[in-house]
Amino acid sequence: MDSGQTPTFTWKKIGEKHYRKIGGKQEVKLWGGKLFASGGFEKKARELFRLDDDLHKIYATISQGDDIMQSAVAEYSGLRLTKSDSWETTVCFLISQNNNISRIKKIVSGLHGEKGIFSPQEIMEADLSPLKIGYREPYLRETAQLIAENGFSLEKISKLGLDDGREALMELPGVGPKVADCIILYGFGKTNAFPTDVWIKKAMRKYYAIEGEKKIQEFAEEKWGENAGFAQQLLFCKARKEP
DNA sequence: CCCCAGGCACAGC
DNA sequence: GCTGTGCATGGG
Repeated sequence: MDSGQTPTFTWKKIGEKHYRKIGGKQEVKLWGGKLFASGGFEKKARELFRLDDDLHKIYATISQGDDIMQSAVAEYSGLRLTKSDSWETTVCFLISQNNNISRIKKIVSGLHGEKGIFSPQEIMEADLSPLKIGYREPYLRETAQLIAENGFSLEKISKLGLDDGREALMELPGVGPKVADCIILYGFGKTNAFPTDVWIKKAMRKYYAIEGEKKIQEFAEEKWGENAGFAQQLLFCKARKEP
């Protein structure tokens, strides 16, 4: 829940318990490593936390002959990918650029109403100035408008492959390669995406002696393929914890 | 005062 | 195509 994926920004944490609403009043809770979904939301919860992933198999595959990945798997056992709503994820990672996680949390929290995160229509109409979103505010507003007025369809992205989906998402203002990859991975569940941010760049340089966004992408695709997103999440946590 | 944070748009080669 | 720069805001 604190791994920097969408739920880090869209779930409330009180003490050791994590909460969120799904479909208005209903709540899903998570604590002590257990997930409780109220009636009718079990399926949604399974989807959110990707409970059908065979983590042992995936981790065994990506850590084969790789000491770095082996240590990361051992250190972060239980770390899994999540699959959140694509609009929610788009908002989170539009805000995330050139920003730090605690401030992203504050801003995204302010973008929530009674029913959850503001819809594109609500973003268009809201006074966002108190949230101090900075230069990203016009990105968010223009993206919301494109989607609300049907100039852009997030649904269509789910039918595209990684490269086409990436290219399509980058038509949105404020969405570049990194943000697009986060949306594709955490919002559409395409696990071959490998979002490359400052932490991943550090990790790739330190552990694999690879530099440059293009080379990093090629390396990840070749080495981890469909499981690149899992490897990315492990490396992100590792790099952020021990810089 | 400085640098940095889950980068991007834009200009200038 | 690649490289440099400005950008709102807050924290260290």
